[in-house]
Amino acid sequence: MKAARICKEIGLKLTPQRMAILDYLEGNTSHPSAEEVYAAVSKRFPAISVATVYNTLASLRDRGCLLELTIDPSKKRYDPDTRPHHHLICTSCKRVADIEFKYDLSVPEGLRMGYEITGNHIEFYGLCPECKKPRRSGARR
Amino acid sequence: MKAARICKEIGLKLTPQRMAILDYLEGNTSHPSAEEVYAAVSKRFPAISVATVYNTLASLRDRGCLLELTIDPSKKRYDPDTRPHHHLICTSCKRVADIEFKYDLSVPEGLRMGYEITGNHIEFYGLCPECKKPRRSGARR
DNA sequence: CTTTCATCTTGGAATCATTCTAAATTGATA
DNA sequence: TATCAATTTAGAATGATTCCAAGATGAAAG
Repeated sequence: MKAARICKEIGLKLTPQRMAILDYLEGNTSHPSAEEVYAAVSKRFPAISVATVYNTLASLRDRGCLLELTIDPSKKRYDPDTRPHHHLICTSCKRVADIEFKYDLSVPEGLRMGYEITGNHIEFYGLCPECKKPRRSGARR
Repeated sequence: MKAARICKEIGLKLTPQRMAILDYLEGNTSHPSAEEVYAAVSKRFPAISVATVYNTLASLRDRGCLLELTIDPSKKRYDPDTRPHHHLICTSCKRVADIEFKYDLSVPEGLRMGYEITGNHIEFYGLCPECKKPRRSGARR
């Protein structure tokens, strides 16, 4: 879906900053952090401020157009693919991959402790191809 | 298991501060944050510093005696129950409950992207009994 | 094509959780 | 009882994120 249309449909003003952020996000499977979105968008749009990036990401998240992942302990990661799916994080370099597979995650009535369950998400932990190789660590933080 | 024995077995010095922290953690199912551990332990041990709480939690986590949960977006939460299990968080008040149930979470070979998978954890989202009731919000942050 | 105004953007300050530091203290072993 | 690595501590430092107040600007209305 085009950036312009997304904004219009969810009632957001179409500003050049948002266009740039949405363009960067569209189809992006790197699960970037806010800082990474800022770094990437700054190249095309040098005047943009970090606050705008945070604001826009929050607006998109609030309207269900962007997933905010908590899988990385040190920062939030974003995923423009809002279809239900799961994630796999490399515990060494923090690279995140999508796991598009259906699991039966129903919780037996007796274990719900009175909660109403509204969603779920699986975090898989592992080592990416790069980090599996000894020496040459790909750790990025 | 008694605090004293835990320390000895994992090669940690037995200090009064650690005793207090381990005592508070033992059997605790509230999934406290570091700040909450500090607040609770401070009552019994007023002189303890936050740094010690963070240090001790990290030591226990590193030795596999404590799980560090990333399910709460704003802070890390800790769980002294290290048996594999999952969690359910109330998206309103952030209360966390344990879900002790086995799920088949095997990832089809073709979807592993070359990663070696070492673990998993399911985050369930929902509303706790308190927050389901209208009005009187139990939000704690 | 102007006016209008709620929505946006912005730089910088502020906040929050967490980590780091360097010095003083102290379990635990010899 | 001496010794020393492991600990504790207060406070500074860091990193991510949020807040703020003021100026700018899409877009609906006329």
